Formats: sequence, C-alpha cells, structure tokens
Amino acid sequence: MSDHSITSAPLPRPGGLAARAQAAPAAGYLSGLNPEQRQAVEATDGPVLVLAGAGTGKTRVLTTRIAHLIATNRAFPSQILSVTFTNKAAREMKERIGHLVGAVAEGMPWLGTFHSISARILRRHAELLDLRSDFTILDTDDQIRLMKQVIQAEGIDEKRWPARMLSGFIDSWKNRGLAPKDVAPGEAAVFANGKGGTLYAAYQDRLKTLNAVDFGDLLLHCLTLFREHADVLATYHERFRYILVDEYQDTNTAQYLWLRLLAQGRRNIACVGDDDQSIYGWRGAEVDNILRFEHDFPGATVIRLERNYRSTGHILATAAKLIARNESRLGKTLRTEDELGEKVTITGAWDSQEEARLITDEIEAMQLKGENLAEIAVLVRISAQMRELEERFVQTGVPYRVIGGPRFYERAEIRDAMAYLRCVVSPTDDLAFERIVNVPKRGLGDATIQILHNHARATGFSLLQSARAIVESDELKPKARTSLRELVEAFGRWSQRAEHMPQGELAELVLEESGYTEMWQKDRSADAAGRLENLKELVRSLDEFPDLPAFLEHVSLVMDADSGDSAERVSIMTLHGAKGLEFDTVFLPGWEEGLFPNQRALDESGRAGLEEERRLAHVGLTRARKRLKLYFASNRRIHGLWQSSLPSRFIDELPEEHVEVVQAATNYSQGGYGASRFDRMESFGSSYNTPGWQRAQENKARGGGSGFSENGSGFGGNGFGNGRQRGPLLIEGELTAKSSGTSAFDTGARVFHVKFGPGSVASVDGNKLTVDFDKAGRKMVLDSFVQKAG
DNA sequence: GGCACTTCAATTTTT
DNA sequence: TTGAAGTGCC
Repeated sequence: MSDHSITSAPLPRPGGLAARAQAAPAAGYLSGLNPEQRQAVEATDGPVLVLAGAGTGKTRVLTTRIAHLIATNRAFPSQILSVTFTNKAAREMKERIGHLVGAVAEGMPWLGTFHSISARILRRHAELLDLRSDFTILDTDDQIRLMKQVIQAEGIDEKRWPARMLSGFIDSWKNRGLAPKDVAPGEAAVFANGKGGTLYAAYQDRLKTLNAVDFGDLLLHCLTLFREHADVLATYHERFRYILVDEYQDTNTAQYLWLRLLAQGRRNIACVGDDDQSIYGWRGAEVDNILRFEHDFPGATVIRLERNYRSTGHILATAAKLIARNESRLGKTLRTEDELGEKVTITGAWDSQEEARLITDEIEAMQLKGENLAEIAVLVRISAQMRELEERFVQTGVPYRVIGGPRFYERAEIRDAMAYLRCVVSPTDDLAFERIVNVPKRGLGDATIQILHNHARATGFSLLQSARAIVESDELKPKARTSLRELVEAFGRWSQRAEHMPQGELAELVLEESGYTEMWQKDRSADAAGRLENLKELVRSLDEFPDLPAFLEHVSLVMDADSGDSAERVSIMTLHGAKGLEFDTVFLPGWEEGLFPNQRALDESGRAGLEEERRLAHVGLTRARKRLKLYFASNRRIHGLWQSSLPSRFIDELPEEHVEVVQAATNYSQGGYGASRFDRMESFGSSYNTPGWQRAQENKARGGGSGFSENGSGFGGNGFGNGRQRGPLLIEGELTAKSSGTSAFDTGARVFHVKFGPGSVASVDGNKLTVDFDKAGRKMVLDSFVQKAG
C-alpha cells in the first residue's frame, strides 16, 4: 500500500534543473516543487532533517509532505504527529493542508504545539502521574503567585530571592527535562543559599495538591509518563507512524527528549528547521539539537533548501555574507534567481531621534509613491526602541501598528474573568479564587486571606470551601464576613447555573453579579472602555466552545491575539517577533554596538551570545523582499542617559559590493563605512575583546557568584518574631483538627485562640466550637484556629 | 484601603 | 527616562 505514483500528473520542470527530473509521474500536489523540496517531501521513511533557509518554502514542504503521506496511504491523518512551536504556525499548517487534501485535514488531531499535544496526552493518562484528568494549566502569572507562597512558606525573604527569579530557574530546569531530583545539587543551590532544590520540590508538591501543572510540566510529565510506562509509550509508537517537527532549531532539551522517545518506535521523524534562525537560546532552545541531528538519528537524510524565493540578490547576498561569520552552523548558502534589485542601504544618524525622522521621511515618500504600508516593517532589537519611532509616526501621521506586546489572554481583565470562571468550574482552584476574592474590592484584604489560608492548610480544604465554613463562624469581622458570605453564596449559585446555562450567558451573569463589569464601568481611566470591550469579546468567543472546560483549556494553551484588522499600516515589532514574516520593505534601526549585538547577550553568553545576535541580524535581513534599510545612530538615550555609540560590528561584516552607505553620521567622519575599528577583524577569536567580554571572563574565573556578604543579623527582630511565634502555635491545632474527623475538643476544655485569647469551650458542633472567651465573650470559631490551653 | 511618595532596575517571549 | 513595586501616611 505504499506506492509512489498515484496520479499521472506530469512532472514539473523547474527551470534550470531539468536534468534531475526523471522520476515517476508526480501527483498534482508535487507540481511546482523544486527538486530539493520534492526530495524533502518524498523521503518519507527514516529520519530526515530538512535545513530550510529563510524564504525557501519550508512550510510548503511540511504541508506537502503531510499531504503526500496521506495521499499515498502511508498513514491516516490521525497517525501523523506534527508539532509546531506556536499556535499560529499550527493554524497555518492546518489551513494549508486543508487546501492540499481537502476536508481530510479536519481529522488531524495530532497537529499542534508541543504543549497542546502534551496536554492532550496527559489528560488521557493523568492518573498515572498522580493527577486528575481535569488538571488546570497555570500560566506564568499563576506560577509566580504560587511560587511566592512556596517561598514564604519556607521562611525565605522574598525580596532577596524573588519568586520571579526562582520561577525562571525552575523553568530552565524543566526546559532541560530536569525534575527536582535531577537537578544537580550545586546548581540548585544557587538560589536562596542552597534552598533551590527544596523549593523546586515544594513547588511541585503544591502543584500536585492543586491538581495543576505549569507549561514546563506539560512536557516534563510526558517524559515521565513515557519513561515509566513503556506500555503507554508503545501505544503512541503504534499510533504515530510519521512525526514532523517544525522549527526544529527552537526545540529545547525537554522537547528533544520528548521527540526522541516518540520517534524510537518507527524512526520516521522529519525535522525542518534552520540553524541560522535559532534565536531563542535564551529561553532554553538548543541549537545543538539541530547541529547534532545526524548523530542523534544515525542514517539520517539531510536535505538543504537553499533556493530563496523571497528576496532580491543584493539583500540575499548581504544576509549570506553576514551569517557566514558564524562558526556554529551547518552551513547553507542561500541563492536566488531573482534580479539583484536595490542595494541594501546603511544610514548613519546623529541620534535616535534623527534616525526616527529619517525612517519616517522615507516611509512618507513611499506612501506618496503609492506603496502599500502593510508591506513595510520596522524591526527593532528591543522594545524600548519603539517609543521614539511611535512618537515620530504619531507626529507625522504615519499609520502604524505595534505587533507583539501583551496578548489578549494576558490582560488583567481577561485573567480576572477567567479566574471567576475557573472558580465556578472547579471550586478547588485556589489560585483563581485568590486572584478575584477581592476584585472588585470587597474589603477582603490580606488579613482575611490569611485566615482563609490558615483554615485551608489546617483542614485540607480549598480556599472557597474554607470560606464557606468560616462565614459560619465569628472568625471574621462582621463586615468582611458578610462580604465573604455573599461571594460564597454567589459561587454556589453560579456553579448550579453552570449546569444548564450556555457558558457565554453564564459568564455574563458572573461578571455582572460579581460587580466585575461595574468595576470597570466606574473606572475613569483611559483604557477602561477597551477592557470592557475585551470582556465582551471574551464572552462572545466563549460560545464557540462546547463547554466551559474546553474553553479554559483553549485559553490557557491556544488563544492568541488576532489583530484581525487589515488596514494599511506600517508594522513595528521586535526582530524576534518578525521571525516567519516577510515584507517588501524592511527598516532596521539601531545597529550599534551594545544595542545590537546586545551587550547583555555578549556578557551573559559570550561567543554563543554573539552568534545568536548575528542570527538575529540574519533573521532581520532576510525578512525583506525588495528593500532593506539599516540605520545606526551615534547617540542614543539609554535608561535616560545619552550615550554615544559605535556602528555595529555587524555593519562591518556586510559585503561592500551589495550595500550602499547613504549618508554618514555627522560625527562619524573618521572615514565612514569601511574604516571602523571592526575592519581588521580577521576571525572572531582574535577580535573578541570588548570590555563586557573581559568582564564576563573575569567573573567566570572568579567562580561566578559576586559574593553576597550575608550575615543574617538583627533585621526586623521584633515584628518578625511575633509572626514566627504564631506559626507553630497554629500548626499544633491544625494537626489535631486534621487527624480526627470531628473536633478534638470537649465541652469545657480550655482553649487558646490567636485573636480572641483564652477561653472555655461551651459547645461543639462538628468542627465548629462555641467558646466563651475570657476577654472577647462568646464566639463561634473553627477548631482549626484554636489550640488546647492548660 | 487608597493615595502620594521613594526606590530600583532596565533584552529578546512562547506555551 | 520610564515603569513597577514597595513604603508610609491618612
């Protein structure tokens, strides 16, 4: 059932390479592919690495390959695993496969991001990992809030050791596929004087308790599942006849291991990527994965796509020359049969304002000539560069849009609304509850939350459940108690409604009754209207899903901002954000030492950092189809201070015959282009001696740490001490309460309550005690808040 | 709990 | 310079 020729469409004859074309008649979908592309499509079996340079038809190869697998009956759509990094890429692939093979693509259940596919697998086998199949997926925000709690619980000063930082460490461990037990002790110790490992483990424990996973866990738990349950892995080997991976150069170690485990079965894995476009090393991507492919998958076929269909000659030559400077690369040379086109221009400006002015002027001129603004992009190294450009655009009335920035589901109002819905769906979602318990303001501040937490910890209930118990007691002041009771009752009501009501309607009801909508309606700030609009949009999109849980999954894994407006505007974005896009005209401002290559990348990652910056430059250059314009400014304001800067070494690395210096900076008169201090650079090693590099080397030699002189002496001696004392007292009571189903207190017993002081138990009703306090009088309290007193 | 004030740091970003 | 996040005061 595996036959190559299924139709008799004539073989396409790509110009100039006819000699190769003598294979069997090709299927229609193969027409128009060049020989390398076609080879990449037809090399179906065994490991394949497709090195697809920028603009060489990478997505086309991927989608055609899938169509080919299906059309030749090698696999059903449901037997093909195709992984991408972003949802956008997954969506585009689905769409394009749809064009190729028709409705069959609907049945490609295993086309998605690493994370969404992992989530899918995990939900099926959750019980094997000590999770329930309805586990929640936490995003970064939840993650950090949870981490804060863990850090506090360990009695560590959160200011000295920020949760964000630990979160970063844990993320990078997870990126490398390391569970708490796998982290090298020395490495785990860098955080909080040796507590890093403990905290990581504690964090994982908390997640388990909450029946939650973070993004990294999706991959990590899958690895555990595959490794510890050979039978489960075998079913996936059976299922996935073919594996395809997009943007392989961006995979991190965990993803690599994930792929390797799955590919072990049939060994039909095709990875498509471009080592020259690996720009995410800083978030765990390992260029090494792609560089090592042939070693990892022996007998691999490697196919290079070097024929570029995007850029004109000068542009392509410029990009090729620059990237050739990198040492860690597999090596490709992009070619084009297109005309040379316009030379790449380099313009020096006195300062960043002049730079913005020059760019704006050019854009205006192009606009007058009738160019489509949607085909123009300004790509910057760091977001901070955007401001001056935007200011100038606003001044001159050039329409623009900023691409990137906070995503729809990251916005506070969306996250708040979702937290409400999460609480309705699962009353044990403490993080969600905590997020909205006092939003809008209900007078339920830290003190109240603390009480809820104490009870929750003591009883093992969730916060919402604890709240339900606590409002029946006198633990809270009347005001807070009433307020909390209302909230608890509202959640009870909403949960009931959830069973019958369409989720969109329910969401509207929840947002209305909780006062959340009102909160923004009353808000006088400028963006309130936008936020209400976003909420409406959220409610609208809710109805596109079968149920609320499906929606929540979608939002945590899949949703991204779809700026669907197609008006003609110039795009401004970071170089990272531009990967995968192309424009007729590309402006690249800020090519200065320190900014680009970025000093920090150099300091932190040395040579590897420089090479990644160079790849980033290469990505920028290859975004342009027809016109490419680089800029540098001699003066730029950095953190508010004016600093003078030198043109980027990357400028000196461009081929003179393909670039044109339009205008030297006023103060850049020592010879202009071709005479800078970088001219002498023969090879990387000899010239790499910037101050930052030297500093980095010195630090490394000293052994890294810059010696925190910590001598935990008298700081906060008294206020802190009180809090300390309270901890153990409570735990005593907690244990008692936990161990027995009913209260451990008898009528008449003497007890001590943190807030009300000593008293005698008057009566007992389950976990509720009526106590006559010596000073505070008769109160109803929960047993978890008192301890026995002598 | 909300405000005005100080302090501190400061790439790139997806899931 | 800006912005977030924390502090202190009412």
